[in-house]
Amino acid sequence: MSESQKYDCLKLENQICFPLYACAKEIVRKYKPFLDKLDLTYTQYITMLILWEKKQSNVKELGKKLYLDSGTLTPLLKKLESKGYISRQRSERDERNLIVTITDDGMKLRERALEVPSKMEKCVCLDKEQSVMLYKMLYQVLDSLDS
Amino acid sequence: MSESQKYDCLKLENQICFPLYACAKEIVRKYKPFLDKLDLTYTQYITMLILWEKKQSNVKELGKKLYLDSGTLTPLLKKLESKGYISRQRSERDERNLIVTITDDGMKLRERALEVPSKMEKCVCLDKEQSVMLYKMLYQVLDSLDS
DNA sequence: CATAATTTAATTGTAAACAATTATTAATGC
DNA sequence: GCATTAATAATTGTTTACAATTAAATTATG
Repeated sequence: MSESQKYDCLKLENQICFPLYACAKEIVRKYKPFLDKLDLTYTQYITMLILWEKKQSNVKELGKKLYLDSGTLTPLLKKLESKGYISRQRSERDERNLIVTITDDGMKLRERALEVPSKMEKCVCLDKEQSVMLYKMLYQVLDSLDS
Repeated sequence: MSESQKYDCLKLENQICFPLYACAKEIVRKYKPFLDKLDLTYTQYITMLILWEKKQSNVKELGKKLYLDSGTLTPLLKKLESKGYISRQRSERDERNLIVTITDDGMKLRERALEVPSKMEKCVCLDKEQSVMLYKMLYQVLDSLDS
């Protein structure tokens, strides 16, 4: 085998992970101007997505849904609390649990966030069929990584 | 329109970006045990991928290929230099340019890195056809984001 | 019941990531 | 030739991310 062939697997262009990594990063960057208007970062935004639906959660549940650990979530939630979008209090039933509850101000933000997904869709040029396929494959990979 | 429908676009499960973001993060995490053996982080690894092929580059070129800016690369390259895998020196022809050159120790690492891609393939359960499709779609998105 | 094991968040330390700014060098226009 | 503009890295400040550890509360076990 020639030298070039031997090392082909180490070429950046032959990596499936790299475009995934770069794509994720670039999309998060695209979000920035839209999220700046809401005074949210991307990670804060996806945390709010859950809370807009559920109103209440805790660190463990948020971590499971968002694939984040307490080292990331603890400071992030303190930040959201300081912005007045959520409140943090210990569960009375089990003091280990930190209950995260969305505030009225947090709920108000939802209305303004409505435009974000459509604005972002315009940046990501994929037709409906492709989106569905990409979505399925990504969750398939995510599931296979879990096990 | 019912309240639930109005806000459907803000559900985490309806976001295409989220699985992308989570997937990228989890894959990078999967790399860790393999890259630990090489004393590399993921970002350092993809930088080395380029240098194993090209032997020499500069901050601007690396940044373009890796979608990273000097704020990320400068400390990263200093780190790689301190590990002895690369050398950093200014171009004589144009003092603004920082020339990054792989060292002998850096090249030696390539041999040990050969096993990484195959090890990773086993973690990411996608057949050949799916990989190709995913690859194409990701680069399509990446291209559409550039413009 | 008392101790051990488990669960849950928080903390600590390191690296990544980027926006905005700064410093230096090179190229361009007049 | 000199001033202006552009290009290139580096720096600064904030947030993200995670591994490893710690602290506290709860549950399980002998």
